[in-house]
Amino acid sequence: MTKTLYVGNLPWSTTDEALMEAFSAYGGVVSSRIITDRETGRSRGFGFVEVDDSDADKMVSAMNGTDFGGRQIVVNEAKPRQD
DNA sequence: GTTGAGCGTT
Repeated sequence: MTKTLYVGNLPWSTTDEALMEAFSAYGGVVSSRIITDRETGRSRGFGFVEVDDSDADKMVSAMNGTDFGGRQIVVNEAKPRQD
């Protein structure tokens, strides 16, 4: 099973692979994605990381508030977009 | 060449 993590306060230049690398250090990352503006294509400054269910809680407490690209990121369990 | 609270597409 997997859980989706919300990651906010990211630098504009953050990529999805950068997120995956950062989070994979504390658990198994299934996939990661930076949310980009649909119209402009630019980063919105936040993204989502799908991680293993058993590691999700650790990765949140381990990555939340930590420095990432010069900014302290916000990590939280994402709201279920669809059941 | 910008911006900074907030939860994403097939």
